[in-house]
Parts: sequence; C-alpha cells; structure tokens
Amino acid sequence: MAVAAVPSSRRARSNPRRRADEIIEAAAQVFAERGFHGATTQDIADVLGIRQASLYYYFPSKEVALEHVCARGAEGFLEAAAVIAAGPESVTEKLRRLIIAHLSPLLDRPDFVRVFHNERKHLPLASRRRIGKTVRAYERVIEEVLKAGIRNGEFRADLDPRLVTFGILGMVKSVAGWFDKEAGAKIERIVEEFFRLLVEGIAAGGGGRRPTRQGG
Amino acid sequence: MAVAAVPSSRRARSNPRRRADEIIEAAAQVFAERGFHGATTQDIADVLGIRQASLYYYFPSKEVALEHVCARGAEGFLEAAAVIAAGPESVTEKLRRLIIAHLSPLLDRPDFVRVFHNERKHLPLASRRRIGKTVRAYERVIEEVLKAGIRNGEFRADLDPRLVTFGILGMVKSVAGWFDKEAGAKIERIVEEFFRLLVEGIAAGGGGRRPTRQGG
Amino acid sequence: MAVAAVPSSRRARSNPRRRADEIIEAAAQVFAERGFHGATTQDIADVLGIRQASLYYYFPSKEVALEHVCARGAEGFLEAAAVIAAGPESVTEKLRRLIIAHLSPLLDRPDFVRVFHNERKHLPLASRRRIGKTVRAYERVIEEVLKAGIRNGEFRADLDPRLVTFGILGMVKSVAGWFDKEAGAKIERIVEEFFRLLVEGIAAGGGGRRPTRQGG
Amino acid sequence: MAVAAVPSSRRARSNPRRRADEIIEAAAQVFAERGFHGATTQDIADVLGIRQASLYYYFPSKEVALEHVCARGAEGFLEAAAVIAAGPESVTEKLRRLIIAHLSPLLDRPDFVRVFHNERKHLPLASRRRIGKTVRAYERVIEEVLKAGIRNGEFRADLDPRLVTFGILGMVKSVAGWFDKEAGAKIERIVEEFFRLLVEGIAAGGGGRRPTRQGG
DNA sequence: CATGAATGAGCATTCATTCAT
DNA sequence: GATGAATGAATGCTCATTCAT
Repeated sequence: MAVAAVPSSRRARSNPRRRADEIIEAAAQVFAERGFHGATTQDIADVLGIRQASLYYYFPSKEVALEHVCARGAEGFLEAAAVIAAGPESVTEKLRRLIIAHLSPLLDRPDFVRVFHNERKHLPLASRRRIGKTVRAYERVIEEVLKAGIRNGEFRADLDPRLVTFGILGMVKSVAGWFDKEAGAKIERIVEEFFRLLVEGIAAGGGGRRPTRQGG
Repeated sequence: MAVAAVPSSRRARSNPRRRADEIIEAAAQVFAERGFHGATTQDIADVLGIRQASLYYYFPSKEVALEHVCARGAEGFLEAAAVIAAGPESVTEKLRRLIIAHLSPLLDRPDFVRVFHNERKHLPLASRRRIGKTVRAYERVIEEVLKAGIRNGEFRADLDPRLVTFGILGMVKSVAGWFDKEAGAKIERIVEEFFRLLVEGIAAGGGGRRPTRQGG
Repeated sequence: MAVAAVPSSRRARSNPRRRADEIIEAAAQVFAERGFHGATTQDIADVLGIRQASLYYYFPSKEVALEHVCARGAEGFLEAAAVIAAGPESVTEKLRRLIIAHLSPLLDRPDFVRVFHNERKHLPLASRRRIGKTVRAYERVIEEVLKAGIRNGEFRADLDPRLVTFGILGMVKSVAGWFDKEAGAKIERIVEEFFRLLVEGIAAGGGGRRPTRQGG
Repeated sequence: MAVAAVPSSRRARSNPRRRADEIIEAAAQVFAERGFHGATTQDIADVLGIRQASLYYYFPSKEVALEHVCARGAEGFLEAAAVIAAGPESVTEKLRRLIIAHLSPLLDRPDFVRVFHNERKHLPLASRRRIGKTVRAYERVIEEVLKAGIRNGEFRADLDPRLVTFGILGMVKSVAGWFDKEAGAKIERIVEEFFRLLVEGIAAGGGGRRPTRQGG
C-alpha cells in the first residue's frame, strides 16, 4: 500500500509517466508543508534534485501543478462513498465504511489529501468550482446515509443530518492534520474509536440517558 | 462577547490604540481570506483605504502582524478552558461548556480564529513554539476532563482520551470553516447538536447498544 | 511646438507627472532602438539610472508602456490632418501641409513616432484595434483630399487615390528611418523635395509629357 | 520568379537541401509575422510540425537563421539593379525597371523581403555591416541613375538625388507592408501607378506649372 | 500620521541551446 | 535525422520594506 518509493531516478531509463508523477508528488509534498503561496518552485526542484527550470518541461505552471495535486487528492472519494452508500449493509455499518474510505487515502497519499483540503481555495476559479461540486456531492452522499438511518430508526430521530454530516467530516478530516505525528496510532484504531464515538457517544453505560444541562 | 461594532472609523480623531486594532483587524480579514502568503500588504491597505506604506507606522512587518492576529485568535482559549475544567460541574456539563467556550470566539472575531487555526504554521519559529505550547496545554485540559469522566464513570472506560480529544476538537474546529455559509444556524443549535452527538452518539434508543460490524 | 504644460512643481523633487513622462520617454528610446521584444525593462531602467523594479511604480507592465509610447506617437496625426483637409486652401496646398504635419512630430518626438510605426503590431489586441481604426481614418482623410483634387481638376484624373495614398505615406514614413543619419538635412528641404516630387514628378520640362514604355 | 511550390514535405526522403530550405522558409514566415525577438524557435517548429530541438540539426542558432533569411531577402537586389543601370534604355525606362525589380521578389518570397527590411537591425554586427554595404551600394545605383537623368535632361535639374532616392525607395518599400491586404491589386498596377506618380507627379494637365505655396 | 517614491530580493516563467540516444 | 529531457541565463513582474518629507 505504501508508495513504491521510486528512487529519484538518476538512471537513463525512467518511465516518463513516472517522472511526471514524481514532479507532482514533490509538489504535493512542498505544498503540504508550506502552503501553495508559501512554496516556491525552487523548493519543488530542490526536493527532486533538478533545476527549477526543468519543472516546466513537465507542467506549464505552478497553478496547474496545484490542480494536479488537488485532483489526485480528491480522487476516488465521491465514487467510494457512493458505492458504500449504495451497498446492502445497515447504515451503521455504512457509516463505519465511510469513515474508513475517508481515511484510507491518507495512508498512501497524505500530502495530496492535505493539499486538497487546505490549498484548494487557491485553485483558479474554474477548477475550484468543479471540485466544489464534487465536494458537495460527497457531503450529500453522507447526508443521505444519515437520513436513511433516521428513517429506518437506526439513528436518533432528532438528528440534524446536515449539521451532523459537517461534524463527522470535521472530526475525520482533522486526522489529516496530526496523522504524521501520531504515525504509531494505527489507522484502524482511529477508525474504531471515531466510529464508536459517533455511534455510541462518549457516555458510559445504560441506554437512553439524556445528558442534562446540569449533569450529575 | 458581544461584537464591539467598531465603526470602520474614517474619523480623524480615533484613539491610536483603536487605529492599530483596525489595522490588525484588516490583516486578520485578509489573512483569513487568502492565507498569509497569498495576502499582500496592499490587500490590507485596500481594506483600510490607506496607502501600503502607512501600514508600517503601526506594525514593523507582515510577520509581526500575523503574530498579533494569531495572538488575538488564540486569546483566552486556554484560560477559559482551564476555568471550566476547574469548576464544580459534572464532566458532562464541563464538556458542554468547553464546546461553547471553543465556539464563542467565532462569533465576534471569526477571522482571527481562522487565521490562528490555518496560518499559525507560517509564524516565525519563536512565536510558533510559544503558541504551540499553549495549544498543547489546551488539549491537555480537555484530555484531563475526559480522563476524569472515565475515572468517575461518566464516560466509557474504553475511551482513548487523546484520540477522542483530537476528534472532538476536529469536529468543533471544523465549524470555523463553514460558519459563514450557515450563518442562519444559531451557534446554540450547533453546540447542542455536537454536544449530544458526542455524549450520546448517533444511534437511536439505548446508548449501551454496541454497534456490530455487520450491523442490522 | 514643444508641449509646455508645466504645472506647479514641488521642491527639488521633480514633478511626478514629469517623472512618469520621463519613464515613457526612456521606453520610447529603447523600444525605438531595439524593438519592443528586443528591449528589456532593464534597458529602460539603465537609461534612467534607476533600478528595474522602480519602473513598475510608474507603469504596470511593459505592454502598457508600449501603449503609452504608441499613443503619444500617434497623437494628433488624425486631428491635424482633419483640420488641414477641412481648410480653404487648394488641394495642392493641402497636400503640402499634410506632408508637413506628418513629418513635424518627428522633430520633437522621433522615437515615439518610430515606435508607433514599427512596434504597434506588438500591442495587445484591444489597443491594436483601436489604433488601427485611427490609422485607417487618417488614410481616409488623405484619400479624400486626393479625390477632391481629382474632382476639381487639380490632380490627374486617372489617379488611383488609394494606391497613391499608400505611396505618399510610404515615401513620407520612410523619413523616420533615416532622419537621424541625415540630421543635417533640414526638414523643410525634405518637405519641399517630396512635395515637388509628388506634385510635379521627376521629369523635366512639361509635366504633361507622358513617359513611354520605351522611353527616350 | 514562379513560386517553387515546395510541398510541405512530410515524406522521409526529401532532399536535405530542400529540407533546410523549408526550415529557413518557416523561420522567414515567423520572423515576418512576429519580428525576430518576438518569435520563438517553438513557433518555427510549430509551423513545420517538428520538435523545437530538431531545428538545431539544420542551423546552429536563431541568429544564423536570421542571417539566412535576410540573405535570401536581399538576394539579387543589387545585381538586378546594377544590370538595369548598365542597360541601354533611357533613365526613365530604367526607373520603371528598377521599380519592377524592387517589387518582384515580393511575389515569390514576401516574408524574406519583409524580414530583410524590418529585422536586419537585429543581425549580429558582422553580417549587419556586410548587408549594410550592399544596401548602400544599391542606393548608390539608384542615385546614379537619377544623376544621369539630371545630366541628360530627362529629370529636373533641381532634384536632390539622394533625397529622391530615399523617397522612391520609401514609397516602393512600403508596398511590402500592405501587399497582402491588397493582394487583388496586381503588382503591375502598382508599378505603373508609382512609376507615373514618380515621373509625372500628381498634378493634372499642362506642363511646367509650379505648385505655389498658396495654391488655388 | 501618512505618503510618495524607490528598491532589494525574489519569483514564476520563458527560451535558446545542448546532448545522449 | 530527429527527439526527449534538461538547463543556464535571462526576463517581466511582485512585494515587503525603507525613508525623506
């Protein structure tokens, strides 16, 4: 699952496709670390050990590099979620799978996902709009799962599906910010923890206990 | 907590202290919108209707402006949380209050909070370290509340306090990203929804129910 | 003939209006010498003894500088020609005046005129179109004078007004290319020579003589 | 004089000499359209449908390409003019033939001629000097014809041969600038019109009428 | 207080050119 | 013959910052 770790390829025979991907990968890394506007094309070139001008053999502008990075960062999210939503499982199980699907990409392309989350606002208008539509479609998929759960009684009837969608995504998205630091924490543990937190809540023991304003 | 409603102040005789605050406020607005490196001092000057060079009468560098913005964005978080944590209420109620305390600043200085969250990584090393310590202290306060809840039986015994802390903060922090769009949604509704989500979970009926891998 | 228009200037500091004009003047000089694309902004700065970046305080792009230069290079041509065309003189005299009017600007702003002639094709589409209209209007003014001359019998009846217009303009325009080298040659001499060449032709004796294909 | 009708030659086995000529032809086209410094080697390659690097198989530098283009643009002018000047015809007829000789190359290699006229100033010093000598020799040939005409009484005695040479060349050269637009206008018409304009002048009817300053 | 003018440092981008294949 | 890959050297332009007034 880990990236094949293609050596920076000094030898004559590197696949050109691979080379272009390496460039974008370096861009992802640098954009993730310093932000789009905080990163220079020189930084990207330094990662690759090539001259700055050489970058432009592979992509025509820094902005286009960002588009590529964001595209790969967003890749598959909507499709995976749609497949899960269309499945036969209980909504509770679907929720678990959605969390897994949301977090998995962080394992093999964390920088891409981070850049997609944090730097997509710097995309040129056209691609920003396009990607915005995908994001909203993604949110809608989750919202629909929540609604289905409410309808079939698996989830609380008084849930605000939209707000809860944002809450779930916020919680899960935050993982991108600290996943490196906590690299030891297996992603499965995180998934399980968040899944139970979302389904059962924090409260201990017996059932329908309503937390009261004044508490115990 | 109420918005100070400082009129954009075109008057000649405004308190110099106030004027300096206006500058920082404009910086916060622009940094929030375009990011630190994506924003220019010209952008800030434009918001204020003054010349770019005039900014330097009030702060010595763009970086220092970011420090001011982040400082005000982080202001009070730790103290407020510490006060809540030290209070006599149940940990469940403390959790509710912590959420309120976390979200309130968004009401009167949303740009500052956003910049603090998203741009603090561009701070010079010294202040980044300082602010990092505060953040970790803040996280620890919450973690301790969770641990206390586990100890006294209010919270599930198998909770990972650190992971759940991150989850809660992630969920709550995400509000900063969409609060504008959902301006209609009263902050109280959001607090209530997230509070219940965290305490009770999403599942209907008895909280004790263990969600199973294969679900319904 | 030089533009006076010196409004109240400040102290030792030169009038900002003047300064901006100086920049454009340097640009004209450099564009005339090396062509638009052959000239660098550094070249312009060198002429002025300032740093290259300082140019951008006065104009936003090299292209805009070219627009200014061309604008001043084209300035007044159409108006002057229209005034002459509308005058009471004979068309023959009008022709003489048109030649004078065409050449005079070379005396006080030769570089501007040259750049207008040779580099206008490098203008951005919008201003190129605008200036193209002016040029065609200018040509039409001359063409109309020729037609009037044909109608009233001052000029040969079998003249092709359009072709002759181009011929006249071509002849007169060529002066821009060698005026420097021949600086000794007074402009009045050139005007007179070209005027007579155009009106009487080269042939000695009776103008009515038809040159024959086999000549002599 | 007829266009060689070189098919754009996609075939692999074209004569290498021919191929090199095609490269230069493409260069001429692009230099004519955008100017030497405004044209890129990529532009030239695009015209040919080959890669940019491939150009360097045929010529060692862009500057050398310009030398070739200018050389072909200037080719034959001096020789043709010298032959005409040495002929037995009347100077009037010689003038007509000189005009024809000057304009003919525009028919089969207009881009070369244009580049020679407009871009020769960007040639490296050595070839610029060489070509400058040819040009001056060419001008001298014409000047001598004029002088001969003055001496033998065919031309007006008060003509300034040098100035009139420039005037004639300017008028005739200008054709290069608008020949495309007026492609309908047969070159013969232009020659005839300019020839009569130069010999007889614009004025109608009876002979030695001196145009007066105040005219009709 | 504020600004006009200027600039140093840097940045994205271009482009002619090289060279191994 | 031709090209893919790469690069050195600009080039136009931006921007935070300075400073005399």
